[in-house]
Amino acid sequence: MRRPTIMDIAKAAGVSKGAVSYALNGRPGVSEGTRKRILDIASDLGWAPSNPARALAAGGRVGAVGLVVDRPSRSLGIEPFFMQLVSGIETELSATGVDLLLQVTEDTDTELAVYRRWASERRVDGVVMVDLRVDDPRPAAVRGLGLPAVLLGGPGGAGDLPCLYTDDSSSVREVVRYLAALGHRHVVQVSGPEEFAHTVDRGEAFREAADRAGLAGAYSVHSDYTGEAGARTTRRLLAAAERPTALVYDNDLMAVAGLGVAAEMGVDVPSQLSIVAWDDSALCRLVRPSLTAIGRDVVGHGRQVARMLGRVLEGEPVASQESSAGELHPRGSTGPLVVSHVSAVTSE
Amino acid sequence: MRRPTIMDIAKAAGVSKGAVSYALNGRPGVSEGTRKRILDIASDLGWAPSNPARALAAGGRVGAVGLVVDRPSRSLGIEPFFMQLVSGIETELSATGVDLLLQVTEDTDTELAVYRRWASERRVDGVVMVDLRVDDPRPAAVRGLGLPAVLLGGPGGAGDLPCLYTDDSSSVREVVRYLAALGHRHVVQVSGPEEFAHTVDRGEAFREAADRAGLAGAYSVHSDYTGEAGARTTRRLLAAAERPTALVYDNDLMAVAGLGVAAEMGVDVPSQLSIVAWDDSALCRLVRPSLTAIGRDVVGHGRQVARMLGRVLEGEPVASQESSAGELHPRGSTGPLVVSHVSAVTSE
DNA sequence: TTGAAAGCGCTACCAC
DNA sequence: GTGGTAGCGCTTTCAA
Repeated sequence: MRRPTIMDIAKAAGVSKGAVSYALNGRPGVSEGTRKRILDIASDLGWAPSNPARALAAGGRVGAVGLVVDRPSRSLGIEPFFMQLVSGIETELSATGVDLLLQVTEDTDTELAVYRRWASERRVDGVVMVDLRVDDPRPAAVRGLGLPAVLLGGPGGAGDLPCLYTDDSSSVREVVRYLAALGHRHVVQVSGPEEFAHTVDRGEAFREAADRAGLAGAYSVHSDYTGEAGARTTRRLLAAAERPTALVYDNDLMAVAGLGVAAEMGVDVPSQLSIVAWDDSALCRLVRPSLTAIGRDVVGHGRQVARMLGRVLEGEPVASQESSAGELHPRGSTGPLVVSHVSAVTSE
Repeated sequence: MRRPTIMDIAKAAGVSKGAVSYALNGRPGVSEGTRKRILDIASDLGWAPSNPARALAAGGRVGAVGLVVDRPSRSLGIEPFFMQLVSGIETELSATGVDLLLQVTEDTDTELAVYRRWASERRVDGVVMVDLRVDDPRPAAVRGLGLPAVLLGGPGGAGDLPCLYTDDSSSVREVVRYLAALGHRHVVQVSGPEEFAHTVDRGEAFREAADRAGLAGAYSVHSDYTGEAGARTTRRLLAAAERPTALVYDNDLMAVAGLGVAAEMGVDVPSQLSIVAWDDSALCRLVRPSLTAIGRDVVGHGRQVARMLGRVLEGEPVASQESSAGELHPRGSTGPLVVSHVSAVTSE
């Protein structure tokens, strides 16, 4: 039992292939009567368009977009960000019957190779890119490949790619002011790898905000988003002579790790140490104390970026858009600084 | 500048399209000399096969497989399992230039609709299925669609699908014996939704093992894998008159939530309560105390299941395979039961 | 409004 | 070995 083709429908309806194609695609060229008849027959036959055939025919789309995730696989599994993003992107795509190709890579070169393959083999109509880096070669590369793309991030360094970006600096300022108001002077930012553009942005915003708030003991250290590195970094910071009283992490994973290290070292949170996480996820609400975090609507961002890509594929001019800044959700991990450093009474 | 086609190569080489096709696909029909010449020209021209064309031509593959993930989106984002699985599947697929289509759905009906669409529109060559349920309609559905598939789970209830399955009962027994040896009598299993086949399996294995170990106060309660539900369930259990002394969770997310609830209720882990998580992920090592967990090689499972699907697509007969059982990683969340229920000295 | 026919890029079959 | 050629299922142009 072969899959029915438009030819089968044409025969059954006693019309030509062309007429069927017009009817099925809702475009002018057939009368309403014939259209309805054709549609009925198509549904009777259980017809569905062959995607390869559609893609092959003059200028057809392949009906798929790609997303490459380039992060160390250790942190990937646990990083809530991506699945949420994927979920959002798909919500939007599924409405138009477009599929999502997901690829996980180890480094930027491999990522570029994937784009090259997708473009040359005509696997996707366009891609969504994330995690813009300093001197990122990808905007130029996809441009060179003629591969339509939108970027979640930027807009600096994105070339002429349409971006969906957030102004993190206002969130950073909010956090710094909040911590300063709680009495913290010695605030340290545990940021992501310095090659990420948003890390650089947040770092600058942090220094600026700290200066403005008069926090002399504020500085940033780089880590790599994984729990292990977050733990290591935290251990070093808490073992220093001048122990920070507040830590701001660039993602929730490192923050959770930091919380664990604080517990392990007998540093009470929040009385001796306040912790702020960047990405807010269920994780932040699960641990104790729950983590104060800056939340973004990742699913919403996924939806919006998918919508932008959709418009790019339609050939419409798409301008970069700024999305709302992350919101601070104060929870149990932040509190007023307790001046005297009484060592915690551990329960033994 | 058009993409080069085999016709361009044929002209440049002064041969026919057919010859080029043979040469490019490494099959007999051309002499070694011409083959080499054709290959060189193809690479000079930067030729790459058009996937839609390949798929459309007689019996061609579309070179993509699908994975549908059907879980509440709240837990999804944070559930390390899937990204690891995806990562493993892709490692294997990328070697053969096959892409992965990922779709997140809300319920089984939507999942079935996705398979139907993928099959009828020829979007994928086959699918990987996970999370087998009791009376799962999917094996029969994909069979009816003629959609090649392999299942991670089963083999009971999988019909004639090739499965990659684990015998969880031995792991369950190991955990129960371990907890019993630590002096625990009142052990409760916080399992996933009862519609999942592996939940049923583990539940039975748990009861059996508990009986054999003489644990009178052992029983199971159902939860739904999300952190929220895990927390709620734990709260209820710890508030009961007969408080359990050990909890075994069906995934790491609920276990972390349970750990948080214990802290919140002043129940010390592990002196008053031992906690075991099922899926071992970085998360288990991040929290304090770190979680004793049963770890599986999820990435490895992904690779293997992808390999099995590959063989199915080759038309080879593929038998179900049993993968190694999960291993127990004892960490800080489990310990000997401290008999007297001294309420914890909280650090205040 | 309708029908016929020409590709899209590739594979596979046929004769040569 | 090799070179023509007929599709795969669809879209689209061009006549009728």
